[in-house]
Amino acid sequence: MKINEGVEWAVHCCLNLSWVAPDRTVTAAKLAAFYNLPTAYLNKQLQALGRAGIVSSISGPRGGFQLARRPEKITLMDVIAAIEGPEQAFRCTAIRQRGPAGDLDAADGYRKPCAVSQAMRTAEFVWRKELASRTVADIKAAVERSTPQAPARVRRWFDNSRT
Amino acid sequence: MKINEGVEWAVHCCLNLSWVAPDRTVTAAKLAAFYNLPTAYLNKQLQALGRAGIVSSISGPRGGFQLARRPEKITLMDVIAAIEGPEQAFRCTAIRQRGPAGDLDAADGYRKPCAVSQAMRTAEFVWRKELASRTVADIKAAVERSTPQAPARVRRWFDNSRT
DNA sequence: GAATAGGTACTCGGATAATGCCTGTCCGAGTCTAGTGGG
DNA sequence: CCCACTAGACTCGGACAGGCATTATCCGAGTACCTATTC
Repeated sequence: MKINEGVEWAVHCCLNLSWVAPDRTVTAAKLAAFYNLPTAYLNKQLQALGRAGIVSSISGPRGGFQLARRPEKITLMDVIAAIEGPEQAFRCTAIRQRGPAGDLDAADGYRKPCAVSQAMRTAEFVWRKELASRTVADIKAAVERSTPQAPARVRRWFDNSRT
Repeated sequence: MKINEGVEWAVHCCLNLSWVAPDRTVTAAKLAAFYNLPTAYLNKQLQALGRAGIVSSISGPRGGFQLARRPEKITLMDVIAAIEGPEQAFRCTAIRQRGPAGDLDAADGYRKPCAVSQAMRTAEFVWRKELASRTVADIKAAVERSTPQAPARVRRWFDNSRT
């Protein structure tokens, strides 16, 4: 059980995009250089964010990525769903129905839900709900509170790095 | 992000062990046959449960596994921790501190916690808490409520399968 | 001098390898049982 | 008849391969910009 590290990258990229001018585009290369990340792989993650409608991309010179919505409208759950895909972490393989034990279930036509699966899904649901309640704007505000100079610094770095 | 399917197997095995006589041992082969699972691999998961103190194992003829504590004392979190290991699902790789961006953090001696990591950990914590509040006994009760004949049937099957 | 056409450089986008973890399997160590021989 | 010993079989336990998802990389499609040429 491990969350793709692309999720961490994606959230940080959303933050950085929220600090540069809203209409400015930032290339994947710049975003990667900021954290010493592999450019092409980060680009892949940004593509996923694009497909999810979190960022919009522009090709060609002066192209790059920018947030497609306001940070208040981007939840951590959105980002995770974009990177990780729609699958649940816990996948019920219905082992109840395999082997001799299955007869009991078969008699019921598999109507009864699996209590194990239910409990796991409930737990996963509270996790998702918590993540859905946190927006990029919340994280942004938290960072600005603990490190007030961060936004200006990030903005300056991305401005200066433009040759 | 995917939970090892051994977790599902382990919980079902704990349930079955809770239904046979408390002092009876059940071999990994029997538990595997009940769901048509690969015996050796299930054995591996049961070993993990053993190391975590959830089941106890006895070698040799008439050996096998049995619950090491009462079902009320075994939470789903215990089982998951036993199978998945102690690692968190979200692992902060501290990308903040890598590359040019790191200078800002370095100036602070990395004192400020990463807001992204904090949010992810909070979400994971509610997940863990939910799982820690569900015991095997709870699942057991839920199954017995929806399928009252299950316990007797399981018990009978494991008794009969003893040649 | 202005406009246009062509070339060039730059960026995203998806297709293509390499790596690591999860899944699956195997054989050895230990232990209980049962049978056998002796007292 | 009872006991001790030995051989056997059975089970867990950890060490050893295979498959798939994640990680990483590369090259092509498309676009904007710049330049040179022409009116």
